[in-house]
Amino acid sequence: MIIDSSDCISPPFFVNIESFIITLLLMPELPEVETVKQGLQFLIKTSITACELINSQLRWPVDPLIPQKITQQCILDITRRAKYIVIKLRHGSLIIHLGMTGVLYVCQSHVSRKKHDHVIFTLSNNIELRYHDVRRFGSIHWAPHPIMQHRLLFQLGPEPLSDSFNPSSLHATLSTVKKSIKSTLLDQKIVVGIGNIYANEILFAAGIHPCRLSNSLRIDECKLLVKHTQSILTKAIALGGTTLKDFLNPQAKPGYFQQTLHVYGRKDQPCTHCHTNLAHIMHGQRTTVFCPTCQK
DNA sequence: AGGGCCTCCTGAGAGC
DNA sequence: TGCTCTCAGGAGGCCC
Repeated sequence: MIIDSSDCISPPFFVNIESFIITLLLMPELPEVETVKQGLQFLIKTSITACELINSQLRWPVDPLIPQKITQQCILDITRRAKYIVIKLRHGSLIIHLGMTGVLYVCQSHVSRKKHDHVIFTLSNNIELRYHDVRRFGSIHWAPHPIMQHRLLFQLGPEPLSDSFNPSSLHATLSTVKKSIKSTLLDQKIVVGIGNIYANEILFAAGIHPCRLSNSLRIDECKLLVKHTQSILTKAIALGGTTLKDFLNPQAKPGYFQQTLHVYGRKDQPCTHCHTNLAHIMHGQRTTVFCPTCQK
């Protein structure tokens, strides 16, 4: 099903909703959430005139009072913290996590609703912001100011692209952690925004074996981790995230990830560097792919 | 206290 | 062709 682009508001979103949904079967990580946030900036200063909960059974039940709380409020700002999109209103904020398959898309009100559209925010100018999520791993919360005190945001670690994420602080943090570095990179209390795909790629780029205990990493290895974390995420953001780039190209041309993934999704295939077959193991029910030769 | 496993969910793809 | 099973993963919560 193709939504006529004349129905849709502002690129880069919403040209072909079918493609958007399919490509977002890759989970949104920090670059994708950042790209969504940037794409929604044009909604700032618009008002929410209504909110409909079609299916409030997301990862957590959506507060049934949210429609009442947000209606007639103006969107003051749209920001990101970790993988959360924060829509700031006058008397509080909406905190939205896209989970694995969550999508925020904007269209005109008359556009027919899709299966798995769970929450509809009607805005002024006859447009709607819709939360669409096939697997319903995402969540939507209401938080009064100051929102950083909210339980979901309170314990989060540093943003990976900020100055607070640096080799010395990372080394100090890791020295207290006994679990594997792969699990640690996924721990949002250590550093935010990294999911399974980027964790695999970062460890490969840094030449660090995913099973290494976090507290065994030397300062020079922490420097490599910080360097490659920042370069990979920065590159992904510059390219518009993984899946949104794909979305702009419904002709199924490979997007950022298909072009640049070195290990994720390539188990048993040759290493792009040394040609050794890539190995894979499970870490907490998540697939970890690595090169047994390049990663020590 | 810290680490690791379980759980929620749906659709794609493989196997029969 | 159609049914069944497996797999994918974010992150809170529970168990050891």
